[in-house]
Amino acid sequence: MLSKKAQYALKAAGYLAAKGGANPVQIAEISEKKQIPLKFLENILLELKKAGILESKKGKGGGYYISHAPSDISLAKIIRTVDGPISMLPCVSLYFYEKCSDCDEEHCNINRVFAEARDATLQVLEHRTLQDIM
Amino acid sequence: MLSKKAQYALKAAGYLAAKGGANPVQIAEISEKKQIPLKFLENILLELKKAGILESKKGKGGGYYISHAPSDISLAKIIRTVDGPISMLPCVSLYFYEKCSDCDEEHCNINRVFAEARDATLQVLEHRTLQDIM
DNA sequence: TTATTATCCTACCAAATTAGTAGACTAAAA
DNA sequence: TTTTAGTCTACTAATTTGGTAGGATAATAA
Repeated sequence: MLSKKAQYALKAAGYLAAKGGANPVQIAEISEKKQIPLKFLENILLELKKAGILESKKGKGGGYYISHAPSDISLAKIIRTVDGPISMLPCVSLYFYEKCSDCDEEHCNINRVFAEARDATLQVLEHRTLQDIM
Repeated sequence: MLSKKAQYALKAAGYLAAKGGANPVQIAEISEKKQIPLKFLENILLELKKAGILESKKGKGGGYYISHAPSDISLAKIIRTVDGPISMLPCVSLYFYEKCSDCDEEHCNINRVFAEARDATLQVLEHRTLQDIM
């Protein structure tokens, strides 16, 4: 399951996408409209910014806005940024790979099946973008 | 990500499947061969039994064995038994559905995308069985 | 230049979950 | 009736999750 953090991230990013390009929206507005705890949302948006998904402007008239066209920001990227791996096993993760302790990956069938599952999931999440959830 | 518990469950069930039908295998043997902490494995196998995936025999010559043909036990069922939902959001879960607080499911696009992701994942995990990981 | 606005950043905290352990109990064989 | 092997309840330590607090910093406007 996605963490609350990831769910909030998707909602917030979707909201910003709907608001259009370089049009700064304040954290407070997103928090209120999307019912996300303000201080928690601060952390989340900052993370999304550091990942290059959002940009921000400080001071009066400032806020957050998306850095690319909505159709260029995949849901997979947002999820990875806040939750880490999408795969169900570390040893089949593309971005967060970790070797499993005692299995030979060449011959491990569990491995193989979960690589299939990963591909199936990513087929959706890499191609669905903010465009699809605005 | 799958919990350690789910990973252990898959390994143990795969081992039992490889051992064939009504052929009781002791917890200790599985624990040793698959490198799973004994007492933890006890709990896991008991859960799998209660879910109808395994059967057991007590006393000398006892142990655990799979209750159906390996090809009749899907990986999805094992995962759900020990980890709960496979979906990424409660509101698209088939077996552990929970309404989301403030989203209208008829019109929620996030919802719709994650139902797609769920279907893609399940397409693999419902059709892949112990047969595939023995 | 100084007040105001709004993001940035570090650190903390409580509750829940995860990963496992302990130990007594029960049923089946030998 | 002893041994064997699963059953069951309860506990615990470590980690993760879901937040909060409060000051620092940067941009704008009076």
